[in-house]
Amino acid sequence: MAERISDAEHAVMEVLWADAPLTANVVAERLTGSQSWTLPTVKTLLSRLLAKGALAAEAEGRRFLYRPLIARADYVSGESRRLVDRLFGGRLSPLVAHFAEQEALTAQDISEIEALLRELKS
Amino acid sequence: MAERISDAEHAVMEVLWADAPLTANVVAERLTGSQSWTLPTVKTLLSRLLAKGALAAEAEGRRFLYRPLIARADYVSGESRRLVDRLFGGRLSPLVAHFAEQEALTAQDISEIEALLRELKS
DNA sequence: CTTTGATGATTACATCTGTAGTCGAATGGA
DNA sequence: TCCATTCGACTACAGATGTAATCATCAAAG
Repeated sequence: MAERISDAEHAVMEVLWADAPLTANVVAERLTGSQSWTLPTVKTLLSRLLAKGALAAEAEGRRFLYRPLIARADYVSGESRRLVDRLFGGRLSPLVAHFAEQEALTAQDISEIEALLRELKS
Repeated sequence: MAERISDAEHAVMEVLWADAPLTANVVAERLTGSQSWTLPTVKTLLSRLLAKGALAAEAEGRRFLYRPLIARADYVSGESRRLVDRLFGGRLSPLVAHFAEQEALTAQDISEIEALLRELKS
């Protein structure tokens, strides 16, 4: 059952959501740039994700190929839900209102969201 | 300077955002229902928030009255920004799109958001 | 005055997290 | 066949977090 994924672990998941399966080495390579972790660090994160059931590993010769077991959409939903529940009474419109008040909405955002909503109603 | 506020600490902040200043006891009372922490636990959380500069305390006789030093809107902005940056490339419309795909939008949400956007453009 | 209850301060402690070193086994090249 | 390299497994460790007990002190009640 969905044990929580930490921030560092999440960075590893993103790599594997983008492309999988991958070996520990390749995951570490892909992470340089966003983070600068040593190989052992990345391996620790992979192990923890494995223990949490967020990843599966299949042996490929003497190493492992890691692949996500949980879908990015599920993770994203969980995290978004958590935030919206915690801070906005569980509803999305107050969040949008908050961004609007902070003037954190670009014209592009606005028209995209409008288009989305139009679509929803049709 | 904005040290991060943990989940448990956030629950305490919510009480003080709703009504301040309050004594430790009253904060603890108001938290029963949402959480079931003992008084010592609540006092620990208050101390940590004080240390982080998120609260101020003024002596009232032999006890303290706690009040928020950071505005709820600022906290909410920070957390929202973090989520949107981490999971949606920093833009709000993908978040709305995600909720739409999950069918997590009620008709009420939709019309409220539309109204908001209409307002923004006027 | 003395006891007792309330209060903040201090200390405790297991778990999680970020970050990494070490070790033993397997493997491939010399 | 033997050694260096490469893996994953295991161990390490400080700081954050959730949760709480204990201690010293002060005030109120008797």
